[in-house]
Formats: sequence, C-alpha cells, structure tokens
Amino acid sequence: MYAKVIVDITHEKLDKIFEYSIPGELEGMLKVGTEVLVPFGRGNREMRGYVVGFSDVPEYAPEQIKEILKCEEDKRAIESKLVALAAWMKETYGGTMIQALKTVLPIKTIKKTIKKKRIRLLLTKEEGKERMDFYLNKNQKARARVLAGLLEQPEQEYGLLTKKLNISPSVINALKEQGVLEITEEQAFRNPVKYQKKEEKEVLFTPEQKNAADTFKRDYDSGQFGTYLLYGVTGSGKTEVYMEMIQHVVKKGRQAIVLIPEIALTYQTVLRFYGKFGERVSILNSRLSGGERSDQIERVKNGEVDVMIGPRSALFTPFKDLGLIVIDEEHEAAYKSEQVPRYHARETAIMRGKLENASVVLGSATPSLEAYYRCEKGEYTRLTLARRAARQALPSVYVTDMREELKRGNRSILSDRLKGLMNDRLKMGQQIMLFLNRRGYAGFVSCRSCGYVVKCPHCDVSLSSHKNGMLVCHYCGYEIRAVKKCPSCGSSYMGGFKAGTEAIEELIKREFPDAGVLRMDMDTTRTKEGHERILSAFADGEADILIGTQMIVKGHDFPNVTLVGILAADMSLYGDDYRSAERTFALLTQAAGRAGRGSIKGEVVIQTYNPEHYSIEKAAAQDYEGFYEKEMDYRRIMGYPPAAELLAVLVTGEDEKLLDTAVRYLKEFALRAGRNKDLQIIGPASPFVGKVNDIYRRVIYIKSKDYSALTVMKDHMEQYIEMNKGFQTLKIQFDFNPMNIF
DNA sequence: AGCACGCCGACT
DNA sequence: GTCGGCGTGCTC
Repeated sequence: MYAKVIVDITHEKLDKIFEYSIPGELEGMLKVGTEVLVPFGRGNREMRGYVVGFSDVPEYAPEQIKEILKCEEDKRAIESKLVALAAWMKETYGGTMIQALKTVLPIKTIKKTIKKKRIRLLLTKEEGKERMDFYLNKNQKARARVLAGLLEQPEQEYGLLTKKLNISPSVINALKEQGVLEITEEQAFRNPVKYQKKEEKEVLFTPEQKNAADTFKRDYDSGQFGTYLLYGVTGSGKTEVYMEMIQHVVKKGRQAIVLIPEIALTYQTVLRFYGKFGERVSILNSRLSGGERSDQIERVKNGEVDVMIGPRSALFTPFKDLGLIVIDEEHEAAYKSEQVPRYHARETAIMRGKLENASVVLGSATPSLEAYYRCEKGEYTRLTLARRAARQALPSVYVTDMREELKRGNRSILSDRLKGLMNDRLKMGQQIMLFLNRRGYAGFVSCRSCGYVVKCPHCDVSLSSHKNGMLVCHYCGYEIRAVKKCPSCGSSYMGGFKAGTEAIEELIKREFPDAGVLRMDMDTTRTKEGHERILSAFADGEADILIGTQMIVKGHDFPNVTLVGILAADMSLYGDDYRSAERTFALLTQAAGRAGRGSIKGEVVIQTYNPEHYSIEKAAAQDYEGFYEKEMDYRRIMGYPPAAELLAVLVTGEDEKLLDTAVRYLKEFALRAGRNKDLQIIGPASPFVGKVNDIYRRVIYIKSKDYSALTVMKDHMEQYIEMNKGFQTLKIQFDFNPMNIF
C-alpha cells in the first residue's frame, strides 16, 4: 500500500502530492487526514505531512519511494479533521486536493506572511564598516551585499532582503553564525474589536423562542448532534435563540462558529455577541488585515476564543472541540463559493458537524428550498418562530400594478399609492426605505427605434450608463463615452433604461424637496466603512428616506421605519435562472420585514408589472409555505435542485473554435460514460453571459436523482480531461447544484 | 523552505 | 591542487 501525502502547502514548489509507502506496522492505522512524519529531500529531514489518499500501485518510480516514519494519530486531531473535510470537499465538489486544502487550511499560508521573519543587524555602524572591508578583501560578495543592505536599514524583512539582493539562505546562515545578524519572528496578537462586556440583560423569551432553544438543548445533552432549521419570520428574534444555544454549548466547554453573509456582518450584529460572550468572541471578515486574521487564528489555537463570527470562510476555524455551527440567513447565495472547490457552506458545515460531533443550526425567514425540503424529508429538525419577538404585527403589504398606473397616465417610477403614503410618513416624521431590486439590468442603453443594445466588446453583457456620461461594463471595467446616435440605424433615440439608484435619488429629491435623502449602493459604499456610516446616519435620523439595493435589506434594525417601498419588484424575475423566483421571494419578504420593527405597525408597497406571479403574490401575503409548494412543483417538473441534483460543467477558453470542439467531445464522453445510468445530459449551451474579458464560456448540464452518480461522472470527466492534451488550454470547472444557471 | 551538489575564484 | 563561498535545482 502507498499513501499520498501533502507535505506543506505554504510553498508553491512543494504544493503537490508525494507518494510514500506504508510500513507493515502502520498498515490500517492511517486514514485520510492523519498526520504523518516522513523523510523528505536529500537530507531526509523529517517533515510533518497529511495523508490525503491511498493507492495500491505506485505512480512514482518505486525504487525512489521512501517509507512513512510514523503517524501521530491524535496529537493534532483538529487539523486532521480539517484535512478529512478537505478530502470530502474535493470528492463532493471537484477540483484538486490542494485547492481543497487551501480553502480549509488557509491559516498556514497567511501565517507565514504575518509571522514574518525579520533580519536585524547586530553590529554598530563602525563594526559594520570594518566587517564590510573584511568581506570585500576576501571577495565575499554576497555577504558584503547583505551587510551593505543592513547598514542602510538595520532591520529588514527576510523575504524582501533575500529577493532584493538575490541572496541564498546559506549566506544568511553564515552571517548568523558569525554573529553579524539575528533572525527574529514577530508575533503579537491583536484583538480587532475593543469593547466592554455589558452586564447581561435578562432576556425574556417568547414561548416559541424558549421552545426552539429547549429542543436544541435537550437533543444536545442526549448526544444527538443534528441539523436544525430555525425558521423565524423577520423580527422574530433568531439571534437571541442562537445566543442561547451557543451559551449552552460554550458552558460545556466546546466552541461555536457563527456564519453571517458578509453584507450583514455589521458592527451592530457583532456587538450583540460581544455583549454576551465578552472577549471570548472573535470575528473574521474581509476588512481585517492579513495580520489581524492570523492573530485571530492564533488566539483560537491558544484556546482564547469560544465563538467565531465571520463569513463563509470562518467555517474552517480550527477549534479544538467544536460543538455548534450557526448559519444565519442560510438562504443567501454568498454561502456558495465562487472558486474551486465550489462548496456550499451549508452542506460543508453539516459534514464538519458529522466529523466533529457538532450540531448545525440554519436560520432564515425565507429558507432556501433545499433546507426546507430536507426538513420535509426529516433530515433536518424544524424549529419555528411564527411571531415577532416584541409582538409587533407583521406589516400590511400592498401590491400596486404598474401597468394600471401607466394606463391611468402615471408615468413616474412611484405609484400614486406609494407617493401618498410617503407624504404621510414625512409629515409624521417617520422614516422610509426605498428598495430597488436590480440585478444586472438597470441602466443599459438601447435604441428606441431599432432595439440595438450597446454591449461590451470583451464580454457578452450590455453596458451600464453612469451619470458622468460614460458607459461601463460591470464585468471587466471597459468604458466608453455614451453614444448619441445609434451605431446600427443612426437614429438619435438612444436612451438609457434609467432605473438605477442614482436616478431614483434625483427623482425623489425633486419630488420631495424638503426630505433628507440617503443613498446606498456600490458607489456610495466603496470606501471603507462607507456602508456602516450611511446606515448609522440613517439610524440616527439624519435622513428621512434611504434608497438602496439589496444591501439595505440586511443588518440594522430601524425602529422608526414604518414604510418600505419596493420599486421594480419583478426585476429579478427576468433572468432565465431557475432560482429567480426564490430570490425574488426572499428579497421581497426580507425587504418588507424592515417595516414596522418599532411600536408602530409598518406598511409595505410592492410595485410590479407582474402582480400575479406567485413569488410576488406569496411574498405580499407573507406566505412561505405557499411559495414553497408552488416553487417545488416547478423544480420537480423541471428537474432542478432540490428535486434533482444538477451538475454544471463550465468550460472556458480564449479560442472559440477549439472550445466548441472540446466541449462537443466532452459531451460525447459524458454520454458514453453515463450510458447505463439514469442521467440527463444537456448542452453544450452558451451561458447567459457567453464571454467575459474575451474568454468564451460554454456549459454542459448533467441532471440526476442521485448525487453520487454526478460525483462519479465528475471523476470520470476529470480523468478524461487529464488524459487528453487538447483540453490543456481550457479551464474546466465543476459546479454542483449551482446558484444560478450560467 | 532547506538541503546538497557542483561550479568557480582565491590562496597555501 | 584544494578550500570555501555561492547559485541552482530537487524534494516521493
């Protein structure tokens, strides 16, 4: 037997799998993920590595294969479990083992950049000069180079110095021996958030909240570590329930991970956790510097942290004894990775839970169809919070049909009803949120005469018009001046489909000149903390109206908001994507849930051209179950997840002809390989966006009732691709149950 | 990364 | 000749 071993993933050159033979006494003791000690390199120095697979036949020249020295079964079980998780991810989502390991053990890569080795000169200026003459006399050029560098700046980074001066490690070592310099490794952990633990307020739970927490605790205490769906309407107090569960787990000496979509990871949310768990909480987010990130990991390893809050990647926090993983807003698309391995945090969390005997709690007001479906099948336990925590009523929701408005001669973006209600609120000093549902369409420019649409020459998407008179591609950043005349028919009726937040802001300011207006979108939040600033300004009552896109839906609680207007509610219905209806329903429900969080009952106006579509109808009625039934029917008929399993094979390349041939071969191979199986193979198709940055894209879809049939197919295809040189210039990615149809 | 190998200039 | 520094390349 032979074992595949990964030695160290921090250095690119070693970033591959090595093969070792397994000595008799270790036979049967090794598993995927086990840490082993192996001889490495010419000097056979001992190195730590991880087993990532096995084989009966060696792939490498057998006479050159060395033996594993020993295995350390339990010593560092944490990382071993994470490696085992990586192996599962590779199997389930495709890609290489190294890619999987890099996602799961990012600590090491980052650690090196932080735990920076530095070189410090130990000599004074005079001593240095003397030494320098000595080296020059002996013609020791490299040593002189280093010394000269250090005389200029006595302390420098190891990597920087060696690269800049082209110095090999042997030179540094020699100088160290001579006492000219020393090598230091800095290490100081910072805590990114300063705060004080507030004295705990007594939380009064509603019967529903208590019931949910108690069910969890009972199972947990009896050693049942399952998956729960905490299905609670907006404002039902899911966070309190999470915290109660976490506290239970922490009291038993175990740790918890809380996943939050990046956009919802606001200071406010984090503060609530700090208030309860004090310094033993840590956060990971993209705004932390590399140093701060690795400090947090170091704190975790030292056992200084009980609760880690962060986005998808925080799932891999190396806790010693993980007891609970919470995934808030479980339906969010951000939980699916866009990079290989394209894993879903929900499934991966459940797998990690299995490996570590931890429970998983998924929370949402609008659960993903997947999660709800698994509840129906009895795989997850459902915990329901049907009422708002402070007993506020759910808001009243009105749907206005914009076609009717048009017929009545109202050509404005605002329906008469919304405008009327807005005037009311402004008079009463209450706040309004206007939510614009735009996904990719708004702002494109077309010819009203011939229908010509201005597109990006490098990407297969239309350009968006910006206020500064430029047309911009949101995929590659390409920019041109706005055209006045149609390049196709020459007519001058070129017009933008103005529906961006900017345009709406202008209109609102004109319509309500006395109201304070804030706008929040990609442009206004680009700066660091811009997001936070706008939200807190609005919370402090500095403006009456907040206009924004998806991002205003999450996070802050605004008790003074009593009216929510949803403009162009059906925008997200127009993608030919099987998840459009689900996304629309979730967005509308979440947006509507922003209204009436305080003591006054809220109202919501949904403006649409499609009032009879079930996602809008059911969202207006706040009827999740009704929506679920309808949507599941559709998924069943069409064979989309979660009714069936779907694998997208995305192939990209610069040479369109080659791409087409390769994809045709790949499909033929899939047909042959899946001949006797219950598979459906569709395509190849040009995706919705067929070209990005001059790279063409094609996609093949494979459907099956059985997920494992798809992973088997993926393995076959991976082999086929590796064997055939023709695929070398192309990039092929597998996406299981993709979040959108490409 | 870190180790050994082999090249090349300097010196007994 | 040989000693020792320095760059290069490889690691199952």
